[in-house]
Amino acid sequence: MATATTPDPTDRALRADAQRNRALLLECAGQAFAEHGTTASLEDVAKRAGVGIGTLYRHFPTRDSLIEAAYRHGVEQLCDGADQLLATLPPDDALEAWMLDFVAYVATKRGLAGALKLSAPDTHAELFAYVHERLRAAIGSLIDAGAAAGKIRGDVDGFDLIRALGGICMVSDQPGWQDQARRLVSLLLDGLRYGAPTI
Amino acid sequence: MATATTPDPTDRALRADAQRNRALLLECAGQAFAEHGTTASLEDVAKRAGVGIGTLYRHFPTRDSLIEAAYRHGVEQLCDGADQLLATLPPDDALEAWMLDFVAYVATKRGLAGALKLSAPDTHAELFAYVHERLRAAIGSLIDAGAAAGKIRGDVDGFDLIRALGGICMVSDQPGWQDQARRLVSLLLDGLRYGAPTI
DNA sequence: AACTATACGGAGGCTGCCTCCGGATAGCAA
DNA sequence: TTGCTATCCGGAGGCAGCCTCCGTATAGTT
Repeated sequence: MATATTPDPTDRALRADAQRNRALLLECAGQAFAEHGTTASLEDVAKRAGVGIGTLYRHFPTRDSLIEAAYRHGVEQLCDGADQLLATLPPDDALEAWMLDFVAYVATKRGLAGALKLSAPDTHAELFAYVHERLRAAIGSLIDAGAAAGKIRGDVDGFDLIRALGGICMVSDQPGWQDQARRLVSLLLDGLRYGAPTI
Repeated sequence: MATATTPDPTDRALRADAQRNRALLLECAGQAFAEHGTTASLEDVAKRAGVGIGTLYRHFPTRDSLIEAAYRHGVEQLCDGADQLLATLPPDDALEAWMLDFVAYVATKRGLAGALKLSAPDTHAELFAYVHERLRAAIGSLIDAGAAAGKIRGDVDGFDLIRALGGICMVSDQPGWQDQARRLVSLLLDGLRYGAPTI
């Protein structure tokens, strides 16, 4: 049968150069969107990545597909960072650092998710479910590590914390919000340390 | 002094043709944004209005300024409609009709406010305050009339109702949402009628 | 009827979008 | 290593939409 000799090309691994270019484009798209919003010039994104405009369109046929991929990529970087933090810091400090990373990420990427919802409200349910799950898993592992080490209490739901962080980010259009956010995060942290088993 | 002979031209009345064109542009921009979202072609808006592109740009120097004006204009139409409804219907029916109008408006203009917040989060505080106030006043007059006629209870805060309507509109991306919204509105209405003085 | 401040229209220059196809190259087989 | 080819790249080119600029038209006034 034809399907045996010509397997579905959609799930074939990309050639090495294609993978490289794809990753480069995602990185540069993230920068461009952070600087100019989601209307940033795609030709500029291609130029930053040192790649032809045709290459960009082959990987991401529409602006939305690039925005979505950049958003997903950013969330993945953020969540992958949790493991690295856990490997280099005491668990409660790792949690604090990650929460600050979260706030910083939302501040720069503010609007990516909003732009997607605007352009096609119901097409991205899978994406948002995925993001939700990744965030929950990342903060979950940080909380568990902290609880196992007796540094923070273990009776906290990860996604409640995410929501609290979201609230903290709401202030991110006022001047000096970074300091405010830092204070709020460390306040949250104190709340988590209080009531830890060692006390 | 110079200021006496050349008064600030910003608050001078527009010439009749300019007023006409401005109103036409707002109307057509509303349609275009409803059909194609806030990225609709401005040249198309001008064409619909039977006006040159230069005229559009003279009245609304940026896309944002046109979006903002169209949004404001739509809210004003909606709120002005409250008086007309009160003049032609019993007050409780007028309230119900207005609530349905509100839902319909949000459904078509969904995204106008969102687009403004995205492009410049903190530049539109005055606009949102104004809209808030207009809505509060409109629904307030409907509630008061209903209460005065003994048709509905008088102990309801208008903006609570607005918020409830906003919640009803959240479902507006599912198929068949209009019927659902209608049912929810009439449910709200029954709640308002219940406990009216005549019962 | 004449005058002028005000407003109009749309050509034109420019930027960004997206497609298309000739040329390059990664990966593989011999 | 060499050669082969499926895969991928680049960017020219056609087109749409953005925005400005200035010659022309007209509302309102005297």
